[in-house]
Amino acid sequence: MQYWLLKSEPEMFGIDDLQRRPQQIEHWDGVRNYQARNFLRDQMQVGDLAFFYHSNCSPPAIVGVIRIVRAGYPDHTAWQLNHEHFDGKSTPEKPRWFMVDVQYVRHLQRPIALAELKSDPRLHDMPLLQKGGRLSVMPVREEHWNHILQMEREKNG
DNA sequence: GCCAACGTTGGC
DNA sequence: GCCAACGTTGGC
Repeated sequence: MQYWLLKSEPEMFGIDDLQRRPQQIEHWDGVRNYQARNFLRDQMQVGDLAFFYHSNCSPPAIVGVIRIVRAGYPDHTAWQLNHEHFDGKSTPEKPRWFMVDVQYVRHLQRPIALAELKSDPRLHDMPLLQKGGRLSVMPVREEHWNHILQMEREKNG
């Protein structure tokens, strides 16, 4: 069982959108970075949990918990000609990009903003907070996961 | 293989 | 809107 952090821009697809999907399940498509692809394709397992992170918004924050309900499989949006994530180098015969299916679990009781994560010394070595931590899919160590859930409970508002 | 140009991410 | 920090592309 591993933990993850998945980024999405809430204006494109936020946690509320996931909550409204049928069975609260959606495929996590559009990842077009090889390192992130490798995590999706090779490491994510059904039952893994992930933080849903809202990026490119104000404030950027962890807003909820989601669960992996289908392991990596080819991202078919890559070969849909008019799709915004189209990539001609990926084909059904030789898929280049992969995705997983995720299911809504819950919102955090309060969003935990990037600034708060940065201010906590116990989280300093999270990949999210490193220079150049732009990956949209990254692993979260168990102690970081637990500590963030602890932060959720400690303050209110 | 090198590296300059270019495109993207994403915080601020 | 700005721009730092990437990653990718393609000429050589």
